[in-house]
Amino acid sequence: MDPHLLRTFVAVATTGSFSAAASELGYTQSAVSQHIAALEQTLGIAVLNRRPVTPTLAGERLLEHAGAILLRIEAARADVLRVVGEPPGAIVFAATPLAGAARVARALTRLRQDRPGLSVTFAVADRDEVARGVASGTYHLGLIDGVAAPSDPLKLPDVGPLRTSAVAQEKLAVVVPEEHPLAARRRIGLRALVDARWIDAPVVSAALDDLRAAVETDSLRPALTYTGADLLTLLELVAAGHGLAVLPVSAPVPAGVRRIIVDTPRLVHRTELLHGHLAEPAATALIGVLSSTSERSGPSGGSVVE
Amino acid sequence: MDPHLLRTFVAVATTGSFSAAASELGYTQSAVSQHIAALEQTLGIAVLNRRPVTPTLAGERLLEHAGAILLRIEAARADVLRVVGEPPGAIVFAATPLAGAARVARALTRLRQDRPGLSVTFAVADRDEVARGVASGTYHLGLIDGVAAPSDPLKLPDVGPLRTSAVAQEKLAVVVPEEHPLAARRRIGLRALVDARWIDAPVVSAALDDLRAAVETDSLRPALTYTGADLLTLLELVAAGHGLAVLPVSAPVPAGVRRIIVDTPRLVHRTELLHGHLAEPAATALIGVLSSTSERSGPSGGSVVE
DNA sequence: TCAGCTTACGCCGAGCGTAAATATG
DNA sequence: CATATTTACGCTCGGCGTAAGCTGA
Repeated sequence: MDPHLLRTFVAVATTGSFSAAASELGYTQSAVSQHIAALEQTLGIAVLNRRPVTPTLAGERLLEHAGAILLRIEAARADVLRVVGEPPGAIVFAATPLAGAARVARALTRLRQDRPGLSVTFAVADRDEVARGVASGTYHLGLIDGVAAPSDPLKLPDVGPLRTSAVAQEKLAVVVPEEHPLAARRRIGLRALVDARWIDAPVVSAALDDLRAAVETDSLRPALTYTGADLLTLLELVAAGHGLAVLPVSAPVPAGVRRIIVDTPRLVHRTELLHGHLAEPAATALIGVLSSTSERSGPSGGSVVE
Repeated sequence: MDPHLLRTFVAVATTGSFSAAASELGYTQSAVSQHIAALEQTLGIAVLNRRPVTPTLAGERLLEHAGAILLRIEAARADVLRVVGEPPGAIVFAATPLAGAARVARALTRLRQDRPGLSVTFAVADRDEVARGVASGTYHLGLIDGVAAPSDPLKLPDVGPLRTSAVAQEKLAVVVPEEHPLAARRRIGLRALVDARWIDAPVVSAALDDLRAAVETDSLRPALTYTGADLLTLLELVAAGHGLAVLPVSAPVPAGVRRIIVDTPRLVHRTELLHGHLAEPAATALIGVLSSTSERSGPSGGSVVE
């Protein structure tokens, strides 16, 4: 279970070819073959079928672990190296689409005033990607969003210990096309909508899975799934009547769709800041700026915006 | 970041000595020294202070990761080997003290009827220990308990993917000495007790941390902490007036203490069964027996006992 | 037949132990 | 000065590449 062997195994399993994995990793085909042979020998069980190259049952189980293990090792290295704390001239930043580009923009403005020379890179990615990136040191800071019970932390993928701090909590809103029969309503409970047509857009809206867990129902079946990262596209799909979606109330809503506040209790949109154990000075400053963007309320911080 | 080096590092850091770690691992002192040197060289930072041997700041960070990584690797191996599925003549079983020895006893009786030759080992451990043991294959099955919101899964240590299934949910009770002013009450809210004297016994009662999270208060300060695994000792401490504790209502209560049902909503005692991805036939049978011990109710299974 | 994985074999370096050197309290 | 870690050094074995062998579509 040498990490090198695991890395090779992952490469072979994902490419479906020993030779492709070899060139990807900078090995010869022979070395890759030996790696897999060694892995199978120590485990005492075959992990790959040959011709065509596919994972065996055992290999599928191993594949599920291997990525996590390699990531965990990367995260450990990044975490240890953070204590050296070289002050970066640049800061790399990632956020999920709904985590509030507006909030980030405001924070960066404040940060620029304090540290004029600082170069900032800003990336958008989905929640897992942000968490993985922050853990492994690719990003210095991450901003993620999701649906949870008030003051409950968001569920993160198993990526090792990360510091999180709540940045904001706000109510949820259902977005509906303006000709929708309910469009005139100001508030509604989610349970009243379990049989509506839904768009599942886990990247740019509340994932239906999260809503389902909160409503404790097995329905909320998606009529359409949108995996893209563009909020405007989702809103156009809603306007065109393809289904409803749930967003934080602060999300911008263009013409053609209406926003109905969700008054299901114990269900809020939450934004959290993710960072490593010891953040660099610039990051620390940014944490301060982001956190102070909204007033604190309650023991776990963050404000509730309606 | 070779796992061998990590293992050596953990041994040195925990024993506080190169030579002790060497004999523990079956290496020479020299090899251990070389391991640590290699680790520090690849990381580019010292992880141990010498004379006395203590982890540096970076070493403390590494230590936090190293155990988890090694455990994760063990868990992966165990998980892969489970697909071979040799039918064990013996089954090894672990449970937390409050997870219901009575329930286990009943299940084992049923199991014995089906499989007379089966040898069963039963161990008691705390929650983390059970989770770690099941993940790494030491135990085939684990039964854990804890406090959570109804139908919320228990929080597990980061130990890799484990299958869990709810076995039971029941209400909580505060146990108080019989001369306590509130002893005659049948029900009480936790908030009314935030300023009481508490005993924090995370192994054999609801951990105060869990209660605090649910009550959303920073108080509930422990007057006494009991880390032992013996429920009777805890109850004697309660009877002697050292403080209150929260238990599931089904816990046996001897003379000298009274039980007051906690009617704080959204707070239940939950018992879950833990097992690996593919359980062996015997384990599968036991899962069935344990799960059918109580009727199912609600989408996530398990019954609510008052 | 041939593309692609496996096996044979030789070389180099990693890693261990023995033993001498060194540092600390 | 005693105890404990580091360094020197030689040996063995693991792991990689080259090249030949094998096998299924």
